[in-house]
Amino acid sequence: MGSSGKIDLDAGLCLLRSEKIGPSLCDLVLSRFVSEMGRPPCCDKDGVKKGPWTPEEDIVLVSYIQEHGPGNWRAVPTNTGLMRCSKSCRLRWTNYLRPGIKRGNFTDQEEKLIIHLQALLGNRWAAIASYLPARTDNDIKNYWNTHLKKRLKKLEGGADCQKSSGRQQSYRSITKGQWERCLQTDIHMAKRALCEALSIEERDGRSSITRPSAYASSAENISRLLEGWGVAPASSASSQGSASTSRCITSSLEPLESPLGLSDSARESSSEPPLSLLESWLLDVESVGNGLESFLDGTGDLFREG
DNA sequence: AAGCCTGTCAACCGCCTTATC
DNA sequence: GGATAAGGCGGTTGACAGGCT
Repeated sequence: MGSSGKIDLDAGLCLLRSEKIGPSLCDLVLSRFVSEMGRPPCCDKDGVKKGPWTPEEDIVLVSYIQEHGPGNWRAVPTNTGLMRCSKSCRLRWTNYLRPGIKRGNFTDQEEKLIIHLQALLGNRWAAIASYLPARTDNDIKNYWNTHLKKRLKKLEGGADCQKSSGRQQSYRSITKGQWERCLQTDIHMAKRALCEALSIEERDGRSSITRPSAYASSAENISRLLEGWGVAPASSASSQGSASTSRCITSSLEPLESPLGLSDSARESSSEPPLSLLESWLLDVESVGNGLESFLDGTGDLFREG
């Protein structure tokens, strides 16, 4: 769904706003759409709606998740009356509706991270996305396929044309032995960084596995989404009510504790976010050897040109 | 102005992994 | 241990918008 979809969603929200929806938003909205949408779908091919999500469907899904939390996707179409398969609901939530998603242009820092991580991890977009908590794997994949891959190709082409160009040459000439040493260094650095991150969390009195506050903050974001339609912000009861599912919510809302040790809000609130060891490692061109350093420098130059 | 081309991105598909019985 | 269901992931597609000729 493009920008028109966003406008439609806004229009839908305005419409709902004008109807002065009371505190029991979920009941009202769900009952309305369930009654309109007929029998609950299964995941059979027949009767399952495909294509772009409508604002109404988004509202139903967000309302449902606000109340029940994400997870148990199989039950979502049944309980909401959405004529969508469970996968579609999950995808819509994780890629678009989930709170905390940052949309729009990627920053230079993000670009470098993606390039660096792609070089290290390959096309493991979910893993890469875990280092950029505000971005979805789909977004990163799309960005890679539409922007970065092209630029890197261009870079390769440039390297072919200019065989004497030292930087690309050095990347290409990296030997297997050098690469393995780099890799070992990377693994070592990653381990250290992970230990550092874990020790920081312990000092903060937080578990690295469960974060009860995760859904609370997410619920706040959802309530922000719902804000203005006369809905009370996600109540503490709602947050508490979801406590039993906090583990599941934690894992699906914030797939991984950011290994960078920075929350989005922390990143956004500080104009000059401090780099953790791991983040430094990811951005530190030294750590991956001169070859990649040159490579990244080259791409950086390219980006500046582009 | 109209048609074509290209870029972008949301969504789907199919496969794989994990969990449960 | 095998079967089945559910969730997760990566590749791909298709619709749409904007630019170009």
